[in-house]
Amino acid sequence: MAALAVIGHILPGMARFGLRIVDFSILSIIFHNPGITSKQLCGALNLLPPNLVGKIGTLEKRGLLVRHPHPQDGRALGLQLTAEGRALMQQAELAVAGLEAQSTQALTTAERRTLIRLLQKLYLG
Amino acid sequence: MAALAVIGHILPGMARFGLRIVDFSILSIIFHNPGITSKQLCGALNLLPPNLVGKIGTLEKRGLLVRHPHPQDGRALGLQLTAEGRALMQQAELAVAGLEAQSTQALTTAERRTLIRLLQKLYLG
DNA sequence: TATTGTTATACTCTATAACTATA
DNA sequence: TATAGTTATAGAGTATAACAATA
Repeated sequence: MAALAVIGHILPGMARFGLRIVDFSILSIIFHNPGITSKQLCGALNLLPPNLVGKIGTLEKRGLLVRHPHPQDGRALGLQLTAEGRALMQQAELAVAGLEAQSTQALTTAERRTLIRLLQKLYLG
Repeated sequence: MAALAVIGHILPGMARFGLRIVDFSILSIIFHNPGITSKQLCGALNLLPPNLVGKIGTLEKRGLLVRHPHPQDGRALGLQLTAEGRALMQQAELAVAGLEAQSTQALTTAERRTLIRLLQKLYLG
């Protein structure tokens, strides 16, 4: 329920950028890992390759990213943001940071740190 | 990611009872609130009425619950578990408690309490 | 032979409109 | 008129199989 509450705050905020949360995640990972392949993206976001193709295609048509041949592996395609994509993500990441702060304003800074630490302990085993 | 990790543990455990998590939630709420209406269930689980109908129907066909006319409101139907449904839920709730303990075994008892408190603070505002 | 990316497709989940019967 | 439950259906998300190009 807590996760849904936070997502419920972030989702409409991302809609202002024409992005769903998964789109933001895709662009954010490419933003910080230029040249990453679709395979690596699927691993990072737990997406299946067939379900990533359409999303990448849509973002490419919007002019936010480009696919170009991978220098080492002819099968793969390296993904990079366009200047427009980078500009959008700079704004979007600021917006997400603000929305996260807003979603967790019921917690003190110390509580927020504790929560993140405990959640990490949970999913890291 | 933490929520997905916990769900990932509970989901296969519930599959042994032939239940998805939403089915468990439906049966659990009826178990502890006999006579509850579909409308109230939708509110509790954030489901839309058309999407509850089929689930209730399937559980009814399995002999786990029954629908009978509501004593005060002729439009509504009161939901109750059958003896078989109650027996299943007693086992399933024990299993879930065990799976939750297993999912959170990386945390101490105090940390588990703290986590729950902080998550409640988050979604209660 | 194995892997990356892709297409086609099926299945599930979620959402909206419209109907019935009761209030 | 409004509401509880239902039906039909559309859309999004998620899954598997199979193929072309490359390793």
